[in-house]
Order: sequence, then C-alpha cells, then structure tokens
Amino acid sequence: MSLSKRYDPKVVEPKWIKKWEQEGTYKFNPKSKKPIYSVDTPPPTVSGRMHMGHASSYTQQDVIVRYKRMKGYEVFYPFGTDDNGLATERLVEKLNNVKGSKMDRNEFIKLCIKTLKEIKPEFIQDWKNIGMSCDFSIMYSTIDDHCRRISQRSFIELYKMGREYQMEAPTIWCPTCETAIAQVELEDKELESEFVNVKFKLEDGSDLIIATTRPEMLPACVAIFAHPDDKRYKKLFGKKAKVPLFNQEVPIIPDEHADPEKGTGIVMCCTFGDQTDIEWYKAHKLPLRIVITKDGFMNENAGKYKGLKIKDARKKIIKDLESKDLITERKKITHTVNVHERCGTEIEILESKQWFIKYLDLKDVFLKLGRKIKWYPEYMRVRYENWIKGLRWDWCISRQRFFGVPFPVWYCKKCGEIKLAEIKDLPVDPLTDKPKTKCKCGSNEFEPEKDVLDTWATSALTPKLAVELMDKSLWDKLYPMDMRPNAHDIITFWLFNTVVKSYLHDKTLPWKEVIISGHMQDPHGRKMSKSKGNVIAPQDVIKKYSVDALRYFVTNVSLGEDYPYKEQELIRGTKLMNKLWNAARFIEMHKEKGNESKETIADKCIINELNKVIKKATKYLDKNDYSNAKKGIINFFWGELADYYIEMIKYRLYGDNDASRNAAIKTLKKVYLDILKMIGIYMPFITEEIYRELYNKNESLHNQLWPKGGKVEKELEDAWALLKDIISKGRQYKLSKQLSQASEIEKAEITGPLEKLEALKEVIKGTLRIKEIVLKEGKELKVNFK
RNA sequence: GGGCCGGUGGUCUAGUUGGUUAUGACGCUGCCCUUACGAGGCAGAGGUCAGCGGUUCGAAUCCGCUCCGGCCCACCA
Repeated sequence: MSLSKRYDPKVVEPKWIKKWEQEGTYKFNPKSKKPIYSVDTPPPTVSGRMHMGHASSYTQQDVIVRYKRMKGYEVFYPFGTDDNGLATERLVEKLNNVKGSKMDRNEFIKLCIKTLKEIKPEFIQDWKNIGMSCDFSIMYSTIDDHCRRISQRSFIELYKMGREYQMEAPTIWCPTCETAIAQVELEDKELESEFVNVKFKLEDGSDLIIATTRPEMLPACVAIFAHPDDKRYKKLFGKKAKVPLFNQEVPIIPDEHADPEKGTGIVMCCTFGDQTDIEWYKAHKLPLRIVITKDGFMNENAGKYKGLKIKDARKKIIKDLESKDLITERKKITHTVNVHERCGTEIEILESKQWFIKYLDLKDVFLKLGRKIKWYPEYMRVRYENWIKGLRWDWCISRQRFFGVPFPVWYCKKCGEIKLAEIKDLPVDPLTDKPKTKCKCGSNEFEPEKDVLDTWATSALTPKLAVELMDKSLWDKLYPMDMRPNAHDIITFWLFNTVVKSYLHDKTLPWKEVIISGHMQDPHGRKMSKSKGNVIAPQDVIKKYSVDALRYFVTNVSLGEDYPYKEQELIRGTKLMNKLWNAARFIEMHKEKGNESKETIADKCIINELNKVIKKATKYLDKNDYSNAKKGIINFFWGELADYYIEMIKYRLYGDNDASRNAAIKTLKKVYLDILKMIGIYMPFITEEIYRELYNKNESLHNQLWPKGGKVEKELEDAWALLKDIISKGRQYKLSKQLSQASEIEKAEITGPLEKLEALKEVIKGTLRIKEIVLKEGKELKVNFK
C-alpha cells in the first residue's frame, strides 16, 4: 500500500469512523492507572438534526479532549441525548402530524418513545460523523430508566432536605403549550401593539385617564399606581377609582416603580398583566383576580367576555369602551414583549399550583461557587453572576406536559398528604404504579401527580447521569468532573442549574472548569434561523468539503466568540489537507540506505524550531486556547518545514551521500510525525490515514503521546533566521533574472558574521545550487550573485 | 437603565505583565511548466493599530473620555 496521488475524504472519513469504533480507540478503560480526565458532555436535545452550532461547539470541545488524551489522561468522555420535554414533544408532533394535548396521554407517550427509537440512531450518527472522540458505549438518554431513577431520586432527596415545596403562585404561563415555563425560557419579541387611554372614574365623578396596552385586563384590575413624587397624582393617593365597564373600585397607591414618563404617568395593576404586577401584588398585598384561563381564553371573572380568546376580548372591549366614549386616545406602538421561546406565544401570568426548588436564599453561595470554577473565557463568569443577582423566583420545576420524567409523588385522597415513592423502587410512574404502603392516615387511595419535571431538573444532573453508568467504585474518581463544555446561551440555566443541584446534593462543584462556546452566524454575521432561511447545514458542508475541513474552520475561533460562516476557511482547510498529504507522499518517496547518518545545520535548526512550536502549542492548549495553538502548528508546518526545510534537503535526498540523505530523511520523518500528532487533534481523519501508512499500521495516532519537545537554543534560532534570509535573497535574485528556482548560480559572495556563515555554507550552496561560494567577514549581511 | 466583548492594510485576524523594521490568511500585482504539491511555488504592493487626551525615555499594549459594532440582563402600564 502506498499513499494515493489524491486524498479522498469521502472514502477515508467513513472508514475511520467505523474502524475507531471497532478498535475501541476512544474507549474509556476503567482499569487504567492513568489519571482520569472526565468530561460532562452536553447531551444534545433531540428536536431535529445537528446544526452548525452543534458542529462547531462539539468540535471545539473534542479538540481539547483529544489533547488531554494525548497528554496521557484516561479520558472519560461519555455521550447522552436529552430527549424529553417540550422540544421533543414538538418534534414528535411534527413528524407524526399529531397534537399531544388532543391525544390520550399514554398513547402519546408511546408514540414519543417509538418515534425516538426510530430517529435516534441517525441523530447520533451526525455526532459520530464529525469525529467526536466520545466513548459512545457510555451513553444515556434523559428519558431512559437510568436517568428517570436518578432524576426522581434527586427530587426525593431534595424534598427530604426541605428544599422543595408546592405552592399556588403566580407562574409564567404559556397558553399555547399550556404549561408553566421558567423565567429563562422567555424571549423578547418586537410586536405591534396599541396604547389605549381609558377613562377611569374618580369618586368625585371626574375622569382619570390611564394608558394601557392590555384593556382586556381591565376586569383583573386591582389597584392603580403612580410615582410618590408625581405632583399630578399626589392628591389622589388613598382615594379610589372605578374601573370602566367592570365597575370595581380600586385604590390609588404610590409606588416608585410607576414611571411618570410613561403613558399618562399613572398605571393600572392587574393580577396579572406583567411581572411588575406580581411585585405590586406581593408588596401591597393586593387581592387576586384572574381573568384568563390556562388555554388562553377569558374566564367568568371577565363577565360577558367569558369564552373569548384574549386578543378577541381586547378588540371587543376596545369597541365597547369606544361606544361608551371611555377612550380618549389610541396610539399604535411597537413594544417588546415576553414570548415563550419555543412557540413565540405571548406569555401570561397565572396562579397555579407548582413545585419549586427553594434556592433564592443561596444566591451568595452560588456566586462564591462560580468564582471557584475556572472559566474559559474568564469573562463569561459575569453572565453567570448577573443572572444570579437578578434572580427573583425560586426554580419552578413542574411542567404540565406529558413526555417527561414524572414526579415520584402521589397525594392521599383522604387527607391530601404527599406520598413519596421509595428510592429503591425508582423509577416509578405514579399514573400506573401505586405506592407500596398506606398513607399515615391509613388510607390506601391515592391521586397521582400528573405533572412532569422540567427537563432542566434532569439535565442539571448530567454529571451523575454519566458517572453512574459506571461501576460504583469509579464514582469518586469521575465526579466532580474535570470539564463542562457549555454554549454561552445556556449558562443561565444548564450551567447554573447543574451548580445548584451539585451543591444541594453534595455540597460540591460539579466540575473544575467550564469551556464556553459561541454561536455560528451566517456569512453576514446574522443569527442563523429557519425563519430567515439562512441556515447552513453541517451535513452539506461535510459533503462538499470534508469533516476535517469543517473542523479546521470551527477551530479558528476562540472559545466564547460568535463568528460568521466563512466558506473561504473551508477552502483553506482543504488546501492544508492537500499540503499535508503531499508532504506525506514526498516522505514516502525517500527511503534510508544503510545505517550511517550525518546531520547538517539545517537538521539541527528544524528540530530546534519544532521544539519551539511544541512548547508554544502546549502552552496555549494548557489554557484551552486551541485556535492559537493551531495557528502556530500550521504556520510551522507550512512556513518552516514545507517552504524552507524540505527545499533545503532536496539536494541531499537526490544526491549520492547516503549518510547525509539518511539524516535528512530521519529528521524530516521525526518532525513530520510530531506535526501529525499536533494537527491530529484538529483533523483526525487525514492525519490518522497518513500515520498508519507512514509510521504505524497497528495503532491509532490518537492514542499516541503528545510530543514533548526538547530545549530551544538561541544560537540555532539565529542560525535558522540567517539561513532563511540568505535563501530568500537567492530566490529573489533568480526571480529578478526571470530564472527558474531550479537553475544554478555560478558564484555567490556573502558578507556577514563569518563564523556563522561558514556553518551554513554547505546548506546554502546545496539549496540555491551555487557552484562557487565566497564568504567574507562584515557587520551587515550582503549577498551578491553572479 | 446596568453590565460584558470587540474596533489592527480592501476583508478577517495574531499580538495587551509597555521595548528593536506589527503576525498570519483571503483578495490584489508580478514572476516560475523547480522531479511532494498549480487547491502549488517564489516575490511584491498595501497599515496615522477607531478618535481625542493622559502616564512614560518609549504605547496597538496602561489610564480617562468620545464614537462605532455585537451580546447579556433589567424594563417593556
């Protein structure tokens, strides 16, 4: 076998994906004596196919992990999928053209499981296809029994610690998805709306004009607020006003949150129109008046508007107000509203019974924990801190969905007491399983909890989901884990929630360091999104270029940075592969003869330069800075080895001095091997192909040790610079005479540091094909050719 | 409103514990059919390091202000 003239990634890449799996190249060895490096691999949400953001962030973490593996760590790099909750339900609904809420619950869950089983192998294949060096035999799915058990156990433990409670509380609610959602699942959206100035009646019969964008909330109005210093309204504090159409009397109260600049400077408070209303509701102990149903209609508190959709009620109420001359002004505006990120529906705030994890009292602890984590890049910690400082709600962990991890909870029908499952019986489904013992009150009749857990309540346990797949004796070695890769948009929930759970359960951090990845944008620097139609699929990029080229591109960027898609960089990656391949073919052409070996100064210099780049790349990679490490490695390979060294040894390779040729081949092979190892973490396919052909048939490049590199010597560095300088001048001379670089030069006269030039003489002569060379001592370097 | 990141040749970018001619890529120009590679090789042009002020013998690098982009959070009656 020898290397083909052209490298064909379409054949080579699938071949190695298969072989690595067969050979167990990336298998975690629990019996290994090496120090362990454990990674909390993000489980992608099964909600479609792998997109560019995945391809880039997973490649970035993979490069770091591959480096650690070569540094001699036993790498624990599992894989998981996050496949429950709303995102997965939506996918299943789309694929099967059904609606979960319109189906029998069990049928829907069965359909979810069936659909997942069908689509998952292909889904996971995309991750294998980008060359992820995970041990795919260590795999979890957040809906499987293993994960259900751990998630339910977490619930029970936290409940017993007094960290969980159930409460009727104002909850952010999505009327489309018909579930409570978390603060973090909200998104801003610019929407057209209308400011309506409505007449309220004061006790003396005069009008009070209040501006609102939500007149349909008038029946929910429970108070009116103005700023305490607002001269216009000061005299009204303590008085009452009558709500138009609905006629309830509400107090007028001063509060600093009322903005005199907005609308008419006086505002109605409804339970609940927005989050400020909740603050006021709590602060001023206002009565509760809910007018909206859980599926987005008006309820009986809205009187004759009952049964109308929210938006229809708004229109109807405006019409009625107008017909009674209760509107003084209508003004079109665009404003930002909170919508549910998954469906884009404007959220409502409703009172409902939910489960919460109590953690607001621990904000300071979480801030301190955040400072103990090593953040890459460091400035991302600020987002974590801002989030914690801004937290105002406990963590609502119940969702009124179907496909998720059920609460291991029943309620006694007789006394209402909560009945928890036993940990040894987990996982349970309270809808089909029954408690094993009676209630304290003696009753045997239970009502199951129908809600499911927020997916983040489960995925905040990923370190345990992965570690507990292994034998118990390993748990302490694997956890806390070494590294968590995390995209910057989910610092506030996945990362934060994992810290929360790890602290609550174990009083420890879940990992030592986190690496934060950015987003890939379209070529113009805009967000990629289906609605804009500017999505670039990694599968297509791989088809057109190759996995290695894609990996080359996405590792150009530093951690945490957003960056536009650039086709040019894929071409650049392809060119690099071409260059690597041809260098390998060049090496393959030349074989050593005999045992003698005689080095030149060029050999010593290139080894010295190699040592330099190893040192530099290692330093960068130890800081997880793969992009700068890569730049150094590639510049060395292309700019020093290919452009200079190889040209400097050709005269020896094609000459008849065996000892000199042997030394050149040996040096070239050594330098190239270390380059392969270093580039291998970025471009694992082409490097493996070359390594097996040129160096070692039976072992993987990716299980070799990272090059150590010897001492860097200043003298050799200077010699190399001088040598390159003279070679470059020779090239310029030939160019200026329009001569081929292969042509001979009759005579050269070089003035400079004589002793140093003497040492370089042979290499200069050979490389530039100079017949006669004269050296002279002088301060400045001067080169004359004839 | 609070905060974070960035602004370096036409484009993207390295370099920030201050120190000789500011890194590399793409693009551009010219030359080379050189036995690894034309998706190549060799060479060249192109920069007041966003602006202003300060610290210093010396600033892309440190400090202050301003402008411009991007992002996060809060607000969004």
